[in-house]
Amino acid sequence: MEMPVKTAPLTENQTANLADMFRLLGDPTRLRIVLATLDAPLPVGSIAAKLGLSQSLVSHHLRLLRGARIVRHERKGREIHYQVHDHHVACVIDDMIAHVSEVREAEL
Amino acid sequence: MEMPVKTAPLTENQTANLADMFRLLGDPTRLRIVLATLDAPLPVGSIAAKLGLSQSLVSHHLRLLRGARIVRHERKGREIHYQVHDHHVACVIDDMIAHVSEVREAEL
DNA sequence: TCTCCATATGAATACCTATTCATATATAAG
DNA sequence: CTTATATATGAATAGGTATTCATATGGAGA
Repeated sequence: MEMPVKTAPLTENQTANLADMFRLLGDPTRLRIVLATLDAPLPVGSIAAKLGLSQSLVSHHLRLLRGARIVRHERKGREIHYQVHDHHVACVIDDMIAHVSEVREAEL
Repeated sequence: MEMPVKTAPLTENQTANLADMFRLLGDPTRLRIVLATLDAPLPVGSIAAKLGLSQSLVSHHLRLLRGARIVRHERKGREIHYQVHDHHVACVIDDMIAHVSEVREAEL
């Protein structure tokens, strides 16, 4: 069981950036898109098809996720493949899943 | 360097709960409130004063945070002290801070 | 070049929510 | 019981944003 690190006080900008990250993961549709890119790089169209979303909507969300470096993209011929940017993002999501699970257990 | 865990597919409800958690931390004001309760339990008034927010606003946000078990409260005489609910929440925040820092470094 | 395909983008809108203001509740003290 | 203090709550509103629709961009192939 890891210990929470004593956090140094954050600047206003750092706090805003932090909130932005959480906010971007806080939309159900956007979160589903991120989760879909956890396992393997996927082209936009496949993400849309897999999740039952319009191509336009997925593209809009991917733009925001790209801007925050939550996902990154790579061209493969005509397609553009997206995947989670790095392991930090995956870790944050895993931790939150663990937290939600724990809360659920505590409710029983 | 820890490895991202292979995530089992989440149900619709689990995804929604996950998104809710992130969404709640995604508001700058609410995040500041959570950060303020990381170190020690604080009464509502002190949080408001420390952050320069109205008592009403802080109370509204604390209600949402309480409902999601992101914070918990304890009565101390007239005051009600709030603190981060558990170490999972602290860990999620720490990870996200690490991610943001890393992205920042990569931009230099 | 022209066409096809995958993705991106702009504008419009409908919904959501953060904030404020006023007021209610609850607890401690006298 | 009355007053004072700390917190909670309800209603109203202004600002933000997720989604859709239509269209643009840009690379690949003939």
